[in-house]
Amino acid sequence: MPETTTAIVWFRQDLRIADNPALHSAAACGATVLPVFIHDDDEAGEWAPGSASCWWLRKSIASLNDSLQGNLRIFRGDASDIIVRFAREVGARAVFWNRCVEPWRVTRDRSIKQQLQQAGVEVHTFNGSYLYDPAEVAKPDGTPYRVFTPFYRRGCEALDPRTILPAPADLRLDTKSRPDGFDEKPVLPAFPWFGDADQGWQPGERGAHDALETFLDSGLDIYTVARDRPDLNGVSRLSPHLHFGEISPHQVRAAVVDRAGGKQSESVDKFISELAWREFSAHLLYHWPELTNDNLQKKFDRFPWRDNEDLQQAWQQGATGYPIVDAGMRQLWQTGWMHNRVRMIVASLLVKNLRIDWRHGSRWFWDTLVDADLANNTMGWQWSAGCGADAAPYFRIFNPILQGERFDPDGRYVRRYVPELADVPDAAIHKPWTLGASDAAAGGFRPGRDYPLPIVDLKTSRAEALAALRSLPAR
DNA sequence: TTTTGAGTTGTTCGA
DNA sequence: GTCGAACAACTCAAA
Repeated sequence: MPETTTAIVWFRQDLRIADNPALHSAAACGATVLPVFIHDDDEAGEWAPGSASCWWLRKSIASLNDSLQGNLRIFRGDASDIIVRFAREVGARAVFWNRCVEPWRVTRDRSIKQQLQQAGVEVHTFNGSYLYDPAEVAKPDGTPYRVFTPFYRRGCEALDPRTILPAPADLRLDTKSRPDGFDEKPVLPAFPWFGDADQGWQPGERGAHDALETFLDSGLDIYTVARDRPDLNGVSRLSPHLHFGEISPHQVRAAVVDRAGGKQSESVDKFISELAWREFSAHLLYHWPELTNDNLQKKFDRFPWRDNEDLQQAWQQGATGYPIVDAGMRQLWQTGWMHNRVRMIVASLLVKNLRIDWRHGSRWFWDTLVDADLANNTMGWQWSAGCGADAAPYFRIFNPILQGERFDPDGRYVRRYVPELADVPDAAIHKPWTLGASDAAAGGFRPGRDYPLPIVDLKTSRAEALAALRSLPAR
């Protein structure tokens, strides 16, 4: 391209400078780079980002704008309209972006690409968010995988991940083009429900790399065991950073492998397979875009879900009477995040014991998680409900008492988020309703008054769930 | 081509 | 206390 050409780089879920294929290629072709972000919520329909995501996004955008010396053009509105109009106004030669997997974006981006090309503008798109392109991994017969292990072993490990790209050294930014007539208002969270500072979150590329370093230093070695312990710092907490693309999975994997120094390590293998689960989710959503709302296994269309507002609300508010569940739901509400082990426990209670439709659960998580990711969230809920790909055996129903005792043995996690149980002795921390009158009187704690009694009986609800699952037709 | 065995995260029951 | 069996049906890959 000649000296004077301008290339638009459209940032979406790749809010980073380093290892960003779209940005890298735009810079490499010698064009002046015009970075753009569009708040395009209106096009997302029912999957517009929730409050927690908006909170994170605003901070991440600010961080990216800093990295671009304040040159990020931030618009609000219909992306199809804005990108095409903007490209024409600034006389852009090309538009670069990294692809996403949300169905509404896939459809929309395809149409934008067409419009741009018709207007004589080049379009260059890249896989920036996944180790492997979700569209490219396939079984030998060309069809997509539905089981994780072969997807991972055959589909992914057979491919080479691309090389990591440095931040463009010679990035020439367009500092002038600021056309009128565009809405530049940022999107504010509909409901700003948690404090900024106290959760230790640091949205943005810098924060992502800090989180990775912290994990490499103090979490990786013990990952195999500690990853299941919500009372310990055993997980990376990289999920929101990965979702918004503040760091790429390539960077994360390379750093982890590098830290292991070539040594065989169970923890490293385990962690990388977790990254592969993220890949699997994207693969599934890409190939089955209806998955956000429809059961992958059609026989579940006839599952006898129950509608019960009161039970659903008790679950949302962390008032089920099962301490590990309530701690998780309150952690979610207070911090915008929940430990993975606890996500499975709360999901199991909702879909199996309360027998409430998984879509109510995925919807709540969508609105409250800072790492809300359409692919991961959908896959996780379908997996928990047993209606998804490579589903859990139908009889795998978590017992929140056993899970609590196994993974939060001292009740430290429970006490942190359910403070009214602070003085309950360890032996009863996961089943406070068993406290007798004398035990309870000792701490002044009374089950049913200071903390809810269980809203559902585990034994009978489990039996009912098993019966309901058995009643489903074979296909 | 057909058959066989394994598949992220569990619980309960009875010996 | 521990231990093994049972709790489906389907997908995928290897034999």
